[in-house]
Amino acid sequence: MQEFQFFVNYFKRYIDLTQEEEDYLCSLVKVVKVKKRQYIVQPDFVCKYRTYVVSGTFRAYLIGNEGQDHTIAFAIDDWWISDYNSYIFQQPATLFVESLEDGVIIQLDYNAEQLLKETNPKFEKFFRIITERSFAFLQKRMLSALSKTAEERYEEFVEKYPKVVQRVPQYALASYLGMSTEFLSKIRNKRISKKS
Amino acid sequence: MQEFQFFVNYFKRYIDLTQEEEDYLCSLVKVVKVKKRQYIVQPDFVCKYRTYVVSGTFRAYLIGNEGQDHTIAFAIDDWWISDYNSYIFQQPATLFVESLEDGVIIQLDYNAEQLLKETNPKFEKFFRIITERSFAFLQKRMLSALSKTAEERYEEFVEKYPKVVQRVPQYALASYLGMSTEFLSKIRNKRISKKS
DNA sequence: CGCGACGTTGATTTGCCTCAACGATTGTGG
DNA sequence: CCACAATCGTTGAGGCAAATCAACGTCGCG
Repeated sequence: MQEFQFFVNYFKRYIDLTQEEEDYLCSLVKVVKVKKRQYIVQPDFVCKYRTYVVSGTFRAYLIGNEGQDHTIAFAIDDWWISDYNSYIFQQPATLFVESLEDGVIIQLDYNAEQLLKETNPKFEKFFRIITERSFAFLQKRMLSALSKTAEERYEEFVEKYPKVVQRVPQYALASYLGMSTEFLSKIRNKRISKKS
Repeated sequence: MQEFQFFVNYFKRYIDLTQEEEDYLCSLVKVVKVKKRQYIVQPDFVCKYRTYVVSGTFRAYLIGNEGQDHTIAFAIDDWWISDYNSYIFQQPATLFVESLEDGVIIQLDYNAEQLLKETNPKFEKFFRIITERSFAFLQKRMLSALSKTAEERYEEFVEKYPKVVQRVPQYALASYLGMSTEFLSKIRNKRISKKS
């Protein structure tokens, strides 16, 4: 059960937990193995879990009217991922969340999360903090989308998340950055030849 | 002090408050009058307040490298606004938050907010909920930016926020929607002639 | 009244997309 | 273990949505 170590440590970055609290938390979640190309969230079904990635690579995306997909989030080891619009409001999902390689996740049930928050303010605090941080992150991304060119957005992403770049397919990254796969390919080539 | 009524009612949408808690909350905030073109947040200064808009119109924006401004948020009556990246982490701001007309706001000091959350889990819950909702909102906006054309984004905004459209200048709306003022002007004209 | 801020309109340009064809790599069944 | 298909990435030609540039109308305000 060493998967729980990573999971619990994530909580401990923002709140203190007693041994009992740790145990209680772990008793409420479940460890799940997922294979490549498996979906952990699908449109029209309510997203029941907030999921923590122990190992693996995931991608949340939407399929647009013309059939193109738009990636809203990635997650690798030690990140969280879900369709939050579906999870928070317990409404049918609009996103797919897909596994891009074999992995292990820990899933926290919606009702269990409510229970945690109601019975112990520490958890209320924890979720407040991680939501704040997600919000701040997304706001920065929104500003990038508004103010930068495709090439600048790519450079920024490579700088910030080199590990993610290596682990996700090119088309997924392109759709995250808001450009076509062809254009991303051209940007990468230009960069390679630029590098002395 | 009827400004406090709106303010307190906002909290009561998500949490219950006793009379004492209401009074305590109100004792920690201050009511401020602002004039048109006044800045309540400026780059390089740490954003000390989370601000609730009693009445007025506000806009949070960034100035890009080439001098164009990019609007990240609007706020009118009964909304909140701040540079959250600055407020949450208590780091120097990167945004301007500007008043677009005379108005009245209620400001909650960062330290007061921490105090509220530490002493009463209800407030922890309140800020968790409003942050979740902001996050969900921003995620939808991000998906719009990724998947829709300029015209579709405008249509969507008019539908969702007709009041905001009437109260903010055109250039601000254009920069919020990620297009030039000239292009927004052309879209509007097309719409007017389309309407039977 | 006159100036500056805001919005409009048309001409031109461009960043990025679409389409199409072609390598490279991976995975799968015989 | 190989053959073949499917998936993924590359490259070039052409096109379009939206930006930029420039000039002008209009309104509110000092």
